[in-house]
Amino acid sequence: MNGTSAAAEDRVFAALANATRREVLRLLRDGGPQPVQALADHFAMRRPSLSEHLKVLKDAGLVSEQRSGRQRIYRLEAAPLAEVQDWLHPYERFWRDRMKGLGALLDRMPDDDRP
Amino acid sequence: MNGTSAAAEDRVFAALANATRREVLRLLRDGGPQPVQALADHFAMRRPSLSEHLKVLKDAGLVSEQRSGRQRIYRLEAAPLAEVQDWLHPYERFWRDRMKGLGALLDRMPDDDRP
DNA sequence: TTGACACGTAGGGAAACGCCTACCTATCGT
DNA sequence: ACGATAGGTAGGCGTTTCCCTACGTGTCAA
Repeated sequence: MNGTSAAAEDRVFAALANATRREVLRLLRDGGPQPVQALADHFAMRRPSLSEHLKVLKDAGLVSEQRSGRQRIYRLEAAPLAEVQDWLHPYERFWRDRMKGLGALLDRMPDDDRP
Repeated sequence: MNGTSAAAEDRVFAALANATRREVLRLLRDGGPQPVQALADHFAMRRPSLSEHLKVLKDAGLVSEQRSGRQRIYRLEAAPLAEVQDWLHPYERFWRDRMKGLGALLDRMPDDDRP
């Protein structure tokens, strides 16, 4: 039923846990598909390290690579981010309700009796 | 302007990177505020380990604790998740547009000329 | 007050992470 | 064919993560 395996979900969240990788996603979002060196120019880090980050992002499905001559063009793949948004949805009422002042009530309702 | 410091954003994403911690959030969301032992019952893990996970979640602002006698009641705090949703927003068009078949066009447009 | 209970903290160890310096392959230009 | 360029891979190394087993602290009940 659910298109996201637990392992895939884990890879996505783990990929997003690193600030460099989030910045790579932003660069691809704002700058469009780019080769590795163009991305690496934005970081105080050697290129091989960035390559490893790109591998993590690729394994999470967050970027794809397309070979063009001797360069690899990396492109943002946002589908896994849509699944992160889906993951967030059940929590949404918790920050909306709290805004309306119902939060405390709704929080305490399911907490009836437990052994 | 931005209420989220980079360090705070990092703590939130890092906290979400672990499956146990995500499950804790789900338990608090579906079961309401709970003491530590009630949460620990759901995991194949010693209670002190779960305490450490709760500390990570608390440092990220994702849960709060309230003392009640000798137990600590943990409660979901969803505000940081709202900021994750805000973080996702600029990516949203990338999965929406792709659905409509415009993705490839929009991807390539910003990628004009770079040295 | 004495024990039991709920929980956090300390400290340790295996594994993963994130960076580095070589080094290798593949492609382009001359 | 040759050097230069783009980028992945290997291996090392310090740090962090995540689990564990003690142990310490505060609270309740008898």
